[in-house]
Amino acid sequence: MRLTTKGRYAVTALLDLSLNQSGKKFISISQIASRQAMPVSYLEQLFRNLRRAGIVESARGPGGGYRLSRPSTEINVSEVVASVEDKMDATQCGGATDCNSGKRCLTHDLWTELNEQVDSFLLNKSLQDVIKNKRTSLARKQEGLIVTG
Amino acid sequence: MRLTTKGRYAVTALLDLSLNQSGKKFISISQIASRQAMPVSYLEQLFRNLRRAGIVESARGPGGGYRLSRPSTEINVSEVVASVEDKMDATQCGGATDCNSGKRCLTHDLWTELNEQVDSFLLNKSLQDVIKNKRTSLARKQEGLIVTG
DNA sequence: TAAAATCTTGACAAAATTAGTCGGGATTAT
DNA sequence: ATAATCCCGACTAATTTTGTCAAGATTTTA
Repeated sequence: MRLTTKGRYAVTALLDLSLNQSGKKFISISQIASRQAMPVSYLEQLFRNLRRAGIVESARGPGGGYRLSRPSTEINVSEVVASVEDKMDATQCGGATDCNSGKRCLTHDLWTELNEQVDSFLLNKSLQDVIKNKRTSLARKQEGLIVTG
Repeated sequence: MRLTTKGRYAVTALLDLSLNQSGKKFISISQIASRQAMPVSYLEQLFRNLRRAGIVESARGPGGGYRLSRPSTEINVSEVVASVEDKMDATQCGGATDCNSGKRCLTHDLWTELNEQVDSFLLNKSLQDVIKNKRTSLARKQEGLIVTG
C-alpha cells in the first residue's frame, strides 16, 4: 500500500485550490505552497501529474496558475492519489494470480480485498465531501458495526 | 499508511504456522523460511515482535520453535501487522488534532477515516478467515454498492 | 557432559524508496 | 522587454525498509 506525502500533498493542494478559486480564476503554485507550507518545486512536480491526469488545467504567464478542470464534487480522492503515486497496491505480487510458483500466495486474496476496500472508500469520496467533512455512505453503513469476531 | 513486506511476511508466516502446526507442536523458523521463501534472519526479527505481542509462544532447543498462542480464529490480522510495523497510520500528523498550526489540517479527517476503515477491516479478519478465504461481513455489506458520486 | 538445534538480542549494512532540489526552458500578460 | 508563471528532466539527499551478522542463551539428546 502506498500512501505518502505525495498523495497527501496532492489532495491538500487541490482542496486549497477548491477553497480559494472563485469562478474560473487560476491560482499559482507559489500561493498554494505558502498557504499550505509545502515546497514549491515539489508541488510543481505533483501538478504536472495532476494536469496530465486531467484533474487540473493550467495557464502560463502572469495571472496564470492552476484550477480544477471539473467541479470538486466530480473529483474523487482515489484518482488524485493515483495520479501522483506510482501505484496504490497492497499486494506484493501486484495482483498477479500466480505469485507463488504457479499458485496464489497464501495472503493473496487478503491484500486484494484490502485494496478493494481502500480504493472503494477513496473512489467514493469527492473533494467536496472532504471539504464538507462528509463521511461516506460506506462509512455510515459501518458505524453501528461491532468490529470483533 | 504503512504496509510493507514486514507485515505481509508476518501474516504469511503465521498462516504457515497455522496450517502446519498440529496439536501443540512447535515449528522452527527455518522450516517456515524454506516453505515460504523468506530470509531466516529477517523472520527471526519478526517473530521477536510477534512473541512480545503475545501472538506466538516459543521453545528453545531441538524440537523447539514457535506456535500460535491462541487459536487462529482468535488472532486478527490487524494485531499481527501492528506488532511488526512501527505504526499503521495514514495521517501525516500521527493523529494529533492540531497538526496545522493550532487547527486540523484540511485532510485530517479524511486520513483518520481511512485509517479507521483499514483497521476495522483488518481487525475483523482472523487468520482463520484468511485461510478459509472468507470475505468479511464488512466486505459483504459493500458488495452491492455503487461506488460513484 | 558435549554437541547440536533452536531461539534471542542488538547493532550494523545494503538496497530501495521517498522527498525535495536544481537549472534551464517555454509561454503569456502588461 | 520584462516579469510571472508553468514545464521538464535529471539529479541529490534523506529516510525507510530489508536484510545480515556475531555472539549468546536454552534445551534436548546421545
